[in-house]
Amino acid sequence: MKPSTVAVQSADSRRRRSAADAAKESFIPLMHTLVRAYQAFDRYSSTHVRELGLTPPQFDVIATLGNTRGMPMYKLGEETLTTKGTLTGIIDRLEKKGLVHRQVRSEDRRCFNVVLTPKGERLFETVFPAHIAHLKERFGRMNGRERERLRRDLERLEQRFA
Amino acid sequence: MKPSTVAVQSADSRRRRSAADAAKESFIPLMHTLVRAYQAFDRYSSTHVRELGLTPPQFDVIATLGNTRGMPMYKLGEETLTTKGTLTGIIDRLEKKGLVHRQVRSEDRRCFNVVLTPKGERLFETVFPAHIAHLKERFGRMNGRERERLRRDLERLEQRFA
DNA sequence: TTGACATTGTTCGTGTTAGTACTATCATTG
DNA sequence: CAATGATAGTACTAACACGAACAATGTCAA
Repeated sequence: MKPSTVAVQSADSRRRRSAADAAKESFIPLMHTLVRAYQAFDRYSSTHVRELGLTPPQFDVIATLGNTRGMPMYKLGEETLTTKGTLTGIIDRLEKKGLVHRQVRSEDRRCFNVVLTPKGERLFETVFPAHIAHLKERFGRMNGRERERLRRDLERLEQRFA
Repeated sequence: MKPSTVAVQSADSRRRRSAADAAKESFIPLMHTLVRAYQAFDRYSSTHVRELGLTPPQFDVIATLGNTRGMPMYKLGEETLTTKGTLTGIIDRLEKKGLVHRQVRSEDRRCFNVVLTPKGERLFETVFPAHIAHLKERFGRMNGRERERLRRDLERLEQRFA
């Protein structure tokens, strides 16, 4: 589940080699740090999820379906940012584990609702709070002002690429 | 190359539903924004890389090898943050495309240097600057102070998870 | 009503990922 | 020198990612 660095590291090292560039004036160190911060977070999070017996995409689906009456594939894909082709396989595997169920609806025979089975519900109720608590361990008592400033800055950064 | 959201979105929406929580006091909006910002950047970057005819990990390797005399697999793995098992396949495909070459060394017969072929060099020289320019389009004229502040904040965030 | 068009989900091909087990080689130490 | 352990790379598996092609179904206009 490693996210691609897309040569951020490499770009950075090339940059360092080029005496013509003042690194601080470049956007590359920022890119580099963004990637690193995300990777560190992602690794911390997904390691824990796997210890709970789910892959990260599977956890995403379980967490998204928790406390809902289910939803069709296309909506699940939007929520978890997963393409439909990929989602088919994820749901297949979750269904094989007995955690979700494809519930046919007669209104629109093109689609169906994906819902948690009772077993899936029980898993959600243990695994979801556990994971939030695990994340809170590291985020806990982060300075509120810094947190909000970082959030705003990241939001602006996102908008540059949206 | 989609990074996992690890239920950040879902966690956020659950949070919104819970009237007991003041969202601003939670770390979840920050997580959410970190993931979104990274994803937006990643999507922007990797779409362009694919248009250039390479997958993101392949671009990483080409960019890392550019302007070097080559390096062994283990070092290439460190630079691109790719595990060795994964790297074997990436190098296999790049070798099949005639872009890199496994250069045997006699000093240590356990390893060899991965080097760019002339064709790989030529590709590097067109593709790398093009990609940097593409990224610069969005990062360009970002306020220097904001950029450095964001970088520092992200660096601290990374250290929480390292 | 019917024909053009859009939507939903699956299938398929290629590529990436982590993890584990395995081989070959080097390095160290008794 | 030989046993032991470390290191470099490959082989294999299961899961995921994306895009394109596809079938089934729904929608809407002529």
